[in-house]
Amino acid sequence: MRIGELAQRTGVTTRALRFYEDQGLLAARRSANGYREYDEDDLQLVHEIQTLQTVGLTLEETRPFVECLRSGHETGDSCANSIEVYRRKLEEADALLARLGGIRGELAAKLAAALARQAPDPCVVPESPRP
Amino acid sequence: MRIGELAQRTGVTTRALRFYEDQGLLAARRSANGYREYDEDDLQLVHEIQTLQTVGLTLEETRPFVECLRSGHETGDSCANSIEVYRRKLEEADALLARLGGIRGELAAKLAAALARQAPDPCVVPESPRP
DNA sequence: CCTTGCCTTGACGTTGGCGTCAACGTCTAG
DNA sequence: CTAGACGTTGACGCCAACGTCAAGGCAAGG
Repeated sequence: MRIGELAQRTGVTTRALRFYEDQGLLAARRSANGYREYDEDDLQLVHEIQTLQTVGLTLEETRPFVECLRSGHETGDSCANSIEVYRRKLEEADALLARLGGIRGELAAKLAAALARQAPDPCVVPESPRP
Repeated sequence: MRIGELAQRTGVTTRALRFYEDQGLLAARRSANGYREYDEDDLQLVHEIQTLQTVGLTLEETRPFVECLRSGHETGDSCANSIEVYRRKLEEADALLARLGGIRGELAAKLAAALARQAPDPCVVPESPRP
């Protein structure tokens, strides 16, 4: 199939597909007129890339998975390098979750404090000068 | 004080301070020789920007706080616009936490599945053909 | 006078993942 | 023959928040 069909079947733009090729993730054969020619394996590769992107991997991080698939394995995560990426991303996610949780707490505290100053609690007023 | 001192006292680079000025967040007076001249209010402004950045606000989002301070309020979050930004960021943080939590779960599942395929559970082997 | 250190503006580089032209070749239907 | 749908490469644009030169002005000490 040509690039347009692959794009349609994956939901990835032709621009993205060419970009993947630039990055060495996708290797297209060329037909006589210079058009890129893809097969079902390429379709699977693109699907793999898409799936991994949705779980937060960068394109660069999908490389081990792609290479794993190209080296004949049935799934992209059948290789040690891919597993290692999983581990790293899991750690990253945990770190990010921790940081983000902390930030969320600080934000909530700041909001609460600002609201308290704006409209002080009508029951427990701190110190309002009474003339 | 001049830009170098402000940089030292805040831990922000001079480049960043000039950038803030470009963005209209910081307005420096100029001394006769063209050097930027800052006062203690500017110091507070920069501190406010720093604090807000650490809780995930973009520079653009700190603008209401800066304007609030410049309009005479004691704190940057004494104005409705600032409060509104707090609210938005809190929602963003919650949304991000939810998404990231989901992603983390998917990653963990993928890792577990890959490990299971790599070294299948020695107690509950699925189906290994016995010759 | 010369060096050293601080300051100025201006302009390009960085990171990721493409989007969006531009200018042109190729194939097919009418 | 031509219009239109597809394909090609190349190159710049985008977002955020600066980093990193470059090329030079200003002030003070020795």
